[in-house]
Amino acid sequence: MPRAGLDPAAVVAAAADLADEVGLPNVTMALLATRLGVRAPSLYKHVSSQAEINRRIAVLALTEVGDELRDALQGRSGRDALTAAAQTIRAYVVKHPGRYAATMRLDARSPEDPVAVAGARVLGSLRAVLAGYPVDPDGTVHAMRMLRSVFHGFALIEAGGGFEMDTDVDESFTWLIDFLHRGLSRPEAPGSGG
Amino acid sequence: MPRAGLDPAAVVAAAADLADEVGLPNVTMALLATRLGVRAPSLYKHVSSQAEINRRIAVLALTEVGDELRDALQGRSGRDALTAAAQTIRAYVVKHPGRYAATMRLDARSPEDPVAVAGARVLGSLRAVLAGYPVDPDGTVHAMRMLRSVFHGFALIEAGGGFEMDTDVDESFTWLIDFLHRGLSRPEAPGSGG
DNA sequence: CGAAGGAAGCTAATGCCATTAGCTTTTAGC
DNA sequence: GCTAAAAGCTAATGGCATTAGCTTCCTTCG
Repeated sequence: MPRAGLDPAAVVAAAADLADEVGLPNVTMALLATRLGVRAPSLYKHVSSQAEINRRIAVLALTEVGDELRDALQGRSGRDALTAAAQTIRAYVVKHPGRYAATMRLDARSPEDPVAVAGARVLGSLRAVLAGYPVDPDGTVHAMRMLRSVFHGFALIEAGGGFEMDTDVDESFTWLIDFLHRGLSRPEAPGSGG
Repeated sequence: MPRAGLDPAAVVAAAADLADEVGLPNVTMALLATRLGVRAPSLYKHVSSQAEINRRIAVLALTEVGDELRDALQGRSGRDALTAAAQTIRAYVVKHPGRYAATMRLDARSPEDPVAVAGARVLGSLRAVLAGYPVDPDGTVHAMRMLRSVFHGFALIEAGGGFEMDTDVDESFTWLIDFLHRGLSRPEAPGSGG
Protein backbone atom coordinates (compact mmCIF):
# COMPACT_ATOMS: atom_id res chain seq x y z
CA MET A 1 0.00 0.00 0.00
CA PRO A 2 1.63 3.24 -1.14
CA ARG A 3 1.96 6.27 1.09
CA ALA A 4 -0.40 9.17 0.62
CA GLY A 5 2.40 11.68 1.01
CA LEU A 6 0.54 13.97 3.35
CA ASP A 7 1.84 16.75 5.53
CA PRO A 8 0.12 19.18 7.88
CA ALA A 9 -0.36 21.83 5.20
CA ALA A 10 -1.96 19.37 2.81
CA VAL A 11 -4.35 18.15 5.51
CA VAL A 12 -5.35 21.70 6.42
CA ALA A 13 -5.75 22.70 2.78
CA ALA A 14 -8.02 19.74 2.12
CA ALA A 15 -9.98 20.51 5.27
CA ALA A 16 -10.42 24.12 4.16
CA ASP A 17 -11.69 23.07 0.73
CA LEU A 18 -14.01 20.58 2.33
CA ALA A 19 -15.32 23.22 4.73
CA ASP A 20 -16.18 25.48 1.80
CA GLU A 21 -17.98 22.65 0.08
CA VAL A 22 -19.96 21.01 2.87
CA GLY A 23 -19.84 23.56 5.68
CA LEU A 24 -17.40 23.67 8.54
CA PRO A 25 -19.53 21.70 11.01
CA ASN A 26 -19.75 18.82 8.54
CA VAL A 27 -16.00 18.44 8.22
CA THR A 28 -15.45 15.25 10.19
CA MET A 29 -12.16 13.49 10.53
CA ALA A 30 -13.61 10.51 8.68
CA LEU A 31 -14.82 12.62 5.76
CA LEU A 32 -11.55 14.48 5.54
CA ALA A 33 -9.62 11.22 5.65
CA THR A 34 -11.73 9.76 2.86
CA ARG A 35 -11.04 12.80 0.76
CA LEU A 36 -7.34 12.31 1.32
CA GLY A 37 -7.46 8.58 0.59
CA VAL A 38 -6.54 7.63 4.12
CA ARG A 39 -8.16 6.35 7.32
CA ALA A 40 -9.18 8.82 10.00
CA PRO A 41 -6.58 7.93 12.66
CA SER A 42 -3.79 8.54 10.14
CA LEU A 43 -4.61 12.24 10.18
CA TYR A 44 -3.28 12.42 13.72
CA LYS A 45 0.22 11.83 12.34
CA HIS A 46 -0.01 15.34 10.90
CA VAL A 47 -2.33 17.34 13.15
CA SER A 48 -3.00 16.98 16.83
CA SER A 49 -6.76 17.43 16.83
CA GLN A 50 -9.76 18.73 15.00
CA ALA A 51 -9.43 21.94 16.99
CA GLU A 52 -5.99 22.45 15.53
CA ILE A 53 -7.37 21.94 12.03
CA ASN A 54 -10.05 24.57 12.62
CA ARG A 55 -7.47 26.92 13.99
CA ARG A 56 -5.18 26.43 11.02
CA ILE A 57 -8.04 26.87 8.56
CA ALA A 58 -8.67 30.22 10.25
CA VAL A 59 -5.05 31.23 9.88
CA LEU A 60 -5.17 30.19 6.23
CA ALA A 61 -8.30 32.25 5.68
CA LEU A 62 -6.95 35.34 7.40
CA THR A 63 -3.73 35.03 5.44
CA GLU A 64 -5.55 34.69 2.14
CA VAL A 65 -7.85 37.60 2.88
CA GLY A 66 -4.85 39.62 3.98
CA ASP A 67 -3.09 38.92 0.69
CA GLU A 68 -6.13 39.77 -1.37
CA LEU A 69 -6.68 42.97 0.57
CA ARG A 70 -3.08 44.03 0.11
CA ASP A 71 -3.35 43.46 -3.64
CA ALA A 72 -6.75 45.12 -3.92
CA LEU A 73 -5.62 48.23 -2.09
CA GLN A 74 -2.50 48.75 -4.22
CA GLY A 75 -2.56 52.30 -5.51
CA ARG A 76 -6.04 53.04 -4.20
CA SER A 77 -7.21 55.44 -1.56
CA GLY A 78 -10.37 57.07 -0.28
CA ARG A 79 -13.57 55.75 -1.72
CA ASP A 80 -11.76 53.44 -4.14
CA ALA A 81 -9.87 51.82 -1.31
CA LEU A 82 -12.97 51.49 0.84
CA THR A 83 -14.90 49.92 -2.01
CA ALA A 84 -12.08 47.58 -2.93
CA ALA A 85 -11.64 46.43 0.65
CA ALA A 86 -15.33 45.86 1.21
CA GLN A 87 -15.78 43.96 -2.02
CA THR A 88 -12.69 41.88 -1.42
CA ILE A 89 -13.89 40.75 1.97
CA ARG A 90 -17.42 40.10 0.80
CA ALA A 91 -16.26 38.15 -2.24
CA TYR A 92 -13.97 36.05 -0.12
CA VAL A 93 -16.71 35.15 2.33
CA VAL A 94 -19.11 34.22 -0.45
CA LYS A 95 -16.47 32.08 -2.14
CA HIS A 96 -15.08 30.54 1.04
CA PRO A 97 -17.86 30.31 3.62
CA GLY A 98 -16.25 27.37 5.39
CA ARG A 99 -12.89 29.07 5.78
CA TYR A 100 -14.65 32.20 6.96
CA ALA A 101 -16.66 30.28 9.53
CA ALA A 102 -13.41 28.98 10.97
CA THR A 103 -12.29 32.50 11.80
CA MET A 104 -15.16 32.99 14.21
CA ARG A 105 -14.83 31.93 17.82
CA LEU A 106 -11.08 32.30 17.98
CA ASP A 107 -8.99 33.42 20.86
CA ALA A 108 -5.45 34.53 20.15
CA ARG A 109 -3.56 34.24 23.39
CA SER A 110 -0.21 35.80 22.58
CA PRO A 111 0.87 38.36 19.97
CA GLU A 112 3.11 35.79 18.26
CA ASP A 113 0.15 33.46 17.81
CA PRO A 114 -0.24 32.83 14.06
CA VAL A 115 -3.89 33.78 14.36
CA ALA A 116 -2.93 37.14 15.80
CA VAL A 117 -0.28 37.68 13.14
CA ALA A 118 -2.61 36.90 10.25
CA GLY A 119 -5.38 38.94 11.85
CA ALA A 120 -3.11 41.90 12.33
CA ARG A 121 -2.37 41.98 8.62
CA VAL A 122 -6.07 42.25 7.84
CA LEU A 123 -6.48 44.99 10.41
CA GLY A 124 -3.50 46.74 8.85
CA SER A 125 -5.34 46.91 5.56
CA LEU A 126 -8.39 48.39 7.26
CA ARG A 127 -6.10 50.95 8.85
CA ALA A 128 -4.68 51.75 5.42
CA VAL A 129 -8.19 52.37 4.12
CA LEU A 130 -8.86 54.78 6.95
CA ALA A 131 -5.60 56.63 6.23
CA GLY A 132 -7.36 58.12 3.23
CA TYR A 133 -10.01 59.73 5.43
CA PRO A 134 -9.89 62.57 7.93
CA VAL A 135 -10.35 60.35 10.96
CA ASP A 136 -8.49 61.66 13.95
CA PRO A 137 -6.02 59.30 15.67
CA ASP A 138 -8.26 58.78 18.68
CA GLY A 139 -11.05 57.68 16.41
CA THR A 140 -9.07 55.27 14.28
CA VAL A 141 -9.53 52.31 16.59
CA HIS A 142 -13.23 52.99 16.79
CA ALA A 143 -13.52 53.34 13.04
CA MET A 144 -11.62 50.10 12.49
CA ARG A 145 -13.91 48.30 14.88
CA MET A 146 -16.88 49.70 13.07
CA LEU A 147 -15.62 48.55 9.68
CA ARG A 148 -14.84 45.14 11.10
CA SER A 149 -18.27 44.90 12.69
CA VAL A 150 -20.21 45.96 9.66
CA PHE A 151 -18.31 43.83 7.15
CA HIS A 152 -18.39 40.87 9.50
CA GLY A 153 -22.08 41.28 10.20
CA PHE A 154 -23.05 41.79 6.59
CA ALA A 155 -21.09 38.78 5.47
CA LEU A 156 -22.53 36.65 8.22
CA ILE A 157 -26.11 37.55 7.44
CA GLU A 158 -25.63 37.18 3.71
CA ALA A 159 -23.84 33.84 4.08
CA GLY A 160 -26.65 32.63 6.33
CA GLY A 161 -29.29 33.69 3.86
CA GLY A 162 -30.64 36.11 6.44
CA PHE A 163 -31.64 38.89 4.07
CA GLU A 164 -35.07 38.60 2.57
CA MET A 165 -34.89 38.39 -1.15
CA ASP A 166 -37.22 41.24 -1.98
CA THR A 167 -34.44 43.75 -2.31
CA ASP A 168 -31.15 43.16 -4.06
CA VAL A 169 -28.28 42.50 -1.68
CA ASP A 170 -25.77 44.03 -4.08
CA GLU A 171 -27.69 47.26 -3.95
CA SER A 172 -27.64 47.22 -0.17
CA PHE A 173 -23.93 46.60 -0.24
CA THR A 174 -23.32 49.56 -2.52
CA TRP A 175 -25.55 51.71 -0.34
CA LEU A 176 -23.58 50.59 2.71
CA ILE A 177 -20.24 51.52 1.18
CA ASP A 178 -21.62 54.89 0.20
CA PHE A 179 -22.94 55.47 3.71
CA LEU A 180 -19.59 54.61 5.25
CA HIS A 181 -17.74 56.75 2.74
CA ARG A 182 -19.88 59.78 3.42
CA GLY A 183 -19.60 59.38 7.16
CA LEU A 184 -15.87 58.93 7.12
CA SER A 185 -15.36 61.81 4.74
CA ARG A 186 -16.48 64.53 7.07
CA PRO A 187 -14.33 65.32 10.08
CA GLU A 188 -15.81 64.07 13.31
CA ALA A 189 -17.59 66.61 15.44
CA PRO A 190 -18.61 64.68 18.54
CA GLY A 191 -22.23 65.15 19.37
CA SER A 192 -22.98 66.97 16.15
CA GLY A 193 -25.75 66.12 13.78
CA GLY A 194 -28.61 66.18 16.16
CA MET B 1 -40.48 7.83 41.20
CA PRO B 2 -42.34 11.13 40.85
CA ARG B 3 -42.80 12.84 37.53
CA ALA B 4 -40.67 15.84 36.66
CA GLY B 5 -43.65 17.70 35.23
CA LEU B 6 -41.88 18.93 32.12
CA ASP B 7 -43.29 20.40 28.97
CA PRO B 8 -41.70 21.71 25.77
CA ALA B 9 -41.47 25.28 27.05
CA ALA B 10 -39.74 24.21 30.26
CA VAL B 11 -37.22 22.14 28.34
CA VAL B 12 -36.46 25.01 25.98
CA ALA B 13 -36.21 27.51 28.83
CA ALA B 14 -33.75 25.31 30.69
CA ALA B 15 -31.77 24.80 27.51
CA ALA B 16 -31.62 28.55 26.94
CA ASP B 17 -30.37 29.19 30.48
CA LEU B 18 -27.83 26.44 30.11
CA ALA B 19 -26.65 27.87 26.80
CA ASP B 20 -26.05 31.24 28.43
CA GLU B 21 -24.10 29.58 31.21
CA VAL B 22 -21.93 27.05 29.42
CA GLY B 23 -22.14 28.10 25.79
CA LEU B 24 -24.51 26.77 23.15
CA PRO B 25 -22.17 24.10 21.77
CA ASN B 26 -21.83 22.61 25.24
CA VAL B 27 -25.54 22.12 25.72
CA THR B 28 -25.81 18.35 25.32
CA MET B 29 -28.96 16.36 25.78
CA ALA B 30 -27.34 14.59 28.73
CA LEU B 31 -26.37 17.85 30.46
CA LEU B 32 -29.77 19.36 29.87
CA ALA B 33 -31.47 16.22 31.17
CA THR B 34 -29.35 16.28 34.32
CA ARG B 35 -30.32 19.88 34.89
CA LEU B 36 -33.96 18.90 34.64
CA GLY B 37 -33.59 15.85 36.90
CA VAL B 38 -34.34 13.43 34.10
CA ARG B 39 -32.53 11.01 31.76
CA ALA B 40 -31.62 12.17 28.26
CA PRO B 41 -34.08 10.04 26.27
CA SER B 42 -36.96 11.44 28.30
CA LEU B 43 -36.42 14.81 26.68
CA TYR B 44 -37.67 13.36 23.42
CA LYS B 45 -41.13 13.17 24.93
CA HIS B 46 -41.20 16.96 24.73
CA VAL B 47 -38.96 17.96 21.82
CA SER B 48 -38.17 16.10 18.65
CA SER B 49 -34.46 16.78 18.43
CA GLN B 50 -31.59 18.97 19.50
CA ALA B 51 -32.09 20.96 16.31
CA GLU B 52 -35.60 21.79 17.44
CA ILE B 53 -34.29 22.95 20.80
CA ASN B 54 -31.79 25.26 19.12
CA ARG B 55 -34.50 26.59 16.88
CA ARG B 56 -36.81 27.26 19.78
CA ILE B 57 -34.07 28.94 21.78
CA ALA B 58 -33.62 31.25 18.80
CA VAL B 59 -37.32 32.06 18.72
CA LEU B 60 -37.22 32.72 22.45
CA ALA B 61 -34.26 35.04 22.04
CA LEU B 62 -35.79 36.96 19.15
CA THR B 63 -39.04 37.30 21.07
CA GLU B 64 -37.28 38.56 24.18
CA VAL B 65 -35.17 41.03 22.21
CA GLY B 66 -38.27 42.14 20.37
CA ASP B 67 -40.05 42.81 23.65
CA GLU B 68 -37.13 44.71 25.10
CA LEU B 69 -36.76 46.77 21.95
CA ARG B 70 -40.44 47.67 21.95
CA ASP B 71 -40.19 48.81 25.56
CA ALA B 72 -36.95 50.67 25.04
CA LEU B 73 -38.25 52.57 22.05
CA GLN B 74 -41.44 53.74 23.79
CA GLY B 75 -41.63 57.49 23.42
CA ARG B 76 -38.21 57.85 21.87
CA SER B 77 -37.14 58.93 18.45
CA GLY B 78 -34.09 60.06 16.54
CA ARG B 79 -30.82 59.74 18.35
CA ASP B 80 -32.51 58.60 21.56
CA ALA B 81 -34.22 55.77 19.77
CA LEU B 82 -31.07 54.75 17.92
CA THR B 83 -29.09 54.73 21.15
CA ALA B 84 -31.76 52.83 23.02
CA ALA B 85 -32.05 50.21 20.32
CA ALA B 86 -28.31 49.72 20.01
CA GLN B 87 -27.80 49.45 23.75
CA THR B 88 -30.73 47.11 24.16
CA ILE B 89 -29.39 44.70 21.59
CA ARG B 90 -25.85 44.87 22.88
CA ALA B 91 -26.93 44.38 26.50
CA TYR B 92 -29.03 41.40 25.54
CA VAL B 93 -26.17 39.72 23.72
CA VAL B 94 -23.79 40.29 26.60
CA LYS B 95 -26.30 38.91 29.08
CA HIS B 96 -27.51 36.04 26.90
CA PRO B 97 -24.65 34.92 24.68
CA GLY B 98 -26.00 31.39 24.37
CA ARG B 99 -29.46 32.48 23.31
CA TYR B 100 -27.91 34.90 20.84
CA ALA B 101 -25.68 32.22 19.38
CA ALA B 102 -28.78 30.17 18.67
CA THR B 103 -30.14 32.89 16.38
CA MET B 104 -27.25 32.52 13.97
CA ARG B 105 -27.44 30.00 11.13
CA LEU B 106 -31.21 29.97 10.93
CA ASP B 107 -33.32 29.56 7.87
CA ALA B 108 -36.94 30.57 8.05
CA ARG B 109 -38.69 28.76 5.26
CA SER B 110 -42.15 30.24 5.35
CA PRO B 111 -43.52 33.58 6.60
CA GLU B 112 -45.59 31.86 9.28
CA ASP B 113 -42.48 30.19 10.66
CA PRO B 114 -42.11 31.28 14.31
CA VAL B 115 -38.55 32.30 13.58
CA ALA B 116 -39.72 34.61 10.83
CA VAL B 117 -42.47 36.05 13.02
CA ALA B 118 -40.14 36.80 15.93
CA GLY B 119 -37.49 38.13 13.58
CA ALA B 120 -39.99 40.40 11.88
CA ARG B 121 -40.81 42.05 15.20
CA VAL B 122 -37.16 42.91 15.74
CA LEU B 123 -36.90 44.28 12.22
CA GLY B 124 -40.03 46.32 12.91
CA SER B 125 -38.26 48.03 15.77
CA LEU B 126 -35.30 48.84 13.56
CA ARG B 127 -37.74 50.28 11.04
CA ALA B 128 -39.25 52.39 13.81
CA VAL B 129 -35.84 53.76 14.65
CA LEU B 130 -35.29 54.74 11.04
CA ALA B 131 -38.67 56.48 10.94
CA GLY B 132 -37.08 59.27 12.95
CA TYR B 133 -34.51 59.94 10.24
CA PRO B 134 -34.78 61.39 6.76
CA VAL B 135 -34.12 58.10 4.99
CA ASP B 136 -36.04 57.85 1.77
CA PRO B 137 -38.28 54.80 1.27
CA ASP B 138 -35.96 53.17 -1.24
CA GLY B 139 -33.14 53.39 1.24
CA THR B 140 -35.00 52.00 4.23
CA VAL B 141 -34.30 48.38 3.46
CA HIS B 142 -30.64 49.16 2.91
CA ALA B 143 -30.42 51.12 6.14
CA MET B 144 -32.11 48.33 8.07
CA ARG B 145 -29.66 45.84 6.67
CA MET B 146 -26.82 48.11 7.64
CA LEU B 147 -28.06 48.44 11.22
CA ARG B 148 -28.58 44.73 11.44
CA SER B 149 -25.12 44.05 10.08
CA VAL B 150 -23.30 46.47 12.29
CA PHE B 151 -25.09 45.52 15.52
CA HIS B 152 -24.77 41.85 14.71
CA GLY B 153 -21.11 42.17 13.84
CA PHE B 154 -20.23 44.29 16.83
CA ALA B 155 -21.99 41.93 19.21
CA LEU B 156 -20.37 38.91 17.63
CA ILE B 157 -16.87 40.31 17.88
CA GLU B 158 -17.40 41.58 21.40
CA ALA B 159 -18.91 38.30 22.56
CA GLY B 160 -16.01 36.41 21.02
CA GLY B 161 -13.47 38.64 22.74
CA GLY B 162 -12.25 39.76 19.34
CA PHE B 163 -11.50 43.34 20.23
CA GLU B 164 -8.07 43.97 21.65
CA MET B 165 -8.33 45.42 25.10
CA ASP B 166 -6.19 48.50 24.56
CA THR B 167 -9.14 50.71 23.79
CA ASP B 168 -12.40 50.70 25.68
CA VAL B 169 -15.19 48.88 23.87
CA ASP B 170 -17.84 51.12 25.42
CA GLU B 171 -16.14 54.11 23.83
CA SER B 172 -16.15 52.40 20.46
CA PHE B 173 -19.81 51.61 20.86
CA THR B 174 -20.65 55.23 21.63
CA TRP B 175 -18.54 56.34 18.69
CA LEU B 176 -20.38 53.88 16.48
CA ILE B 177 -23.80 55.16 17.49
CA ASP B 178 -22.67 58.71 16.88
CA PHE B 179 -21.34 57.77 13.45
CA LEU B 180 -24.60 56.10 12.50
CA HIS B 181 -26.63 58.99 13.85
CA ARG B 182 -24.70 61.57 11.87
CA GLY B 183 -24.87 59.52 8.68
CA LEU B 184 -28.58 58.88 8.99
CA SER B 185 -29.32 62.48 9.87
CA ARG B 186 -28.34 63.96 6.55
CA PRO B 187 -30.47 63.19 3.55
CA GLU B 188 -28.87 60.78 1.16
CA ALA B 189 -27.21 62.22 -1.87
CA PRO B 190 -26.07 59.19 -3.80
CA GLY B 191 -22.47 59.44 -4.86
CA SER B 192 -21.84 62.57 -2.83
CA GLY B 193 -19.04 63.10 -0.42
CA GLY B 194 -16.15 62.12 -2.61
C1' DC C 1 -64.07 3.47 43.75
C1' DG C 2 -61.72 1.25 40.21
C1' DA C 3 -60.16 0.18 35.73
C1' DA C 4 -58.17 1.88 31.10
C1' DG C 5 -55.24 4.30 28.46
C1' DG C 6 -52.20 7.72 27.31
C1' DA C 7 -48.35 10.44 28.85
C1' DA C 8 -43.90 10.54 30.75
C1' DG C 9 -40.49 8.38 32.58
C1' DC C 10 -36.91 4.48 32.34
C1' DT C 11 -33.07 1.09 30.47
C1' DA C 12 -30.84 -0.89 26.60
C1' DA C 13 -29.14 -0.58 22.18
C1' DT C 14 -27.43 1.62 17.68
C1' DG C 15 -24.43 4.16 15.03
C1' DC C 16 -21.49 8.09 14.45
C1' DC C 17 -17.82 10.82 16.20
C1' DA C 18 -12.97 12.06 17.93
C1' DT C 19 -9.29 10.18 19.78
C1' DT C 20 -5.71 6.67 21.62
C1' DA C 21 -3.01 2.31 21.64
C1' DG C 22 -0.33 -0.59 19.51
C1' DC C 23 1.06 -2.99 15.28
C1' DT C 24 3.00 -3.03 10.33
C1' DT C 25 4.97 -1.14 6.39
C1' DT C 26 7.30 2.03 3.79
C1' DT C 27 11.12 4.99 2.91
C1' DA C 28 15.23 7.87 3.83
C1' DG C 29 19.91 7.85 5.20
C1' DC C 30 23.94 5.39 5.91
C1' DG D 1 21.09 -3.92 2.38
C1' DC D 2 20.15 -2.27 7.20
C1' DT D 3 18.04 0.44 10.50
C1' DA D 4 15.02 3.56 12.43
C1' DA D 5 11.74 6.93 12.17
C1' DA D 6 7.68 8.29 9.80
C1' DA D 7 3.22 7.17 8.10
C1' DG D 8 0.00 4.17 7.49
C1' DC D 9 -3.27 0.53 9.47
C1' DT D 10 -6.88 -2.03 12.69
C1' DA D 11 -9.03 -2.28 17.03
C1' DA D 12 -10.76 -0.22 21.00
C1' DT D 13 -12.72 3.57 24.18
C1' DG D 14 -15.86 6.84 25.63
C1' DG D 15 -19.17 10.43 24.50
C1' DC D 16 -22.82 11.85 21.70
C1' DA D 17 -27.86 11.95 19.69
C1' DT D 18 -31.34 9.21 18.88
C1' DT D 19 -34.64 5.01 18.70
C1' DA D 20 -37.03 0.89 20.56
C1' DG D 21 -39.55 -1.03 23.76
C1' DC D 22 -40.83 -1.52 28.61
C1' DT D 23 -42.91 0.37 33.08
C1' DT D 24 -45.25 3.45 35.92
C1' DC D 25 -47.92 7.24 37.00
C1' DC D 26 -52.08 9.94 36.74
C1' DT D 27 -56.26 11.29 34.72
C1' DT D 28 -60.63 10.30 33.11
C1' DC D 29 -64.67 7.84 32.69
C1' DG D 30 -67.68 4.35 34.07
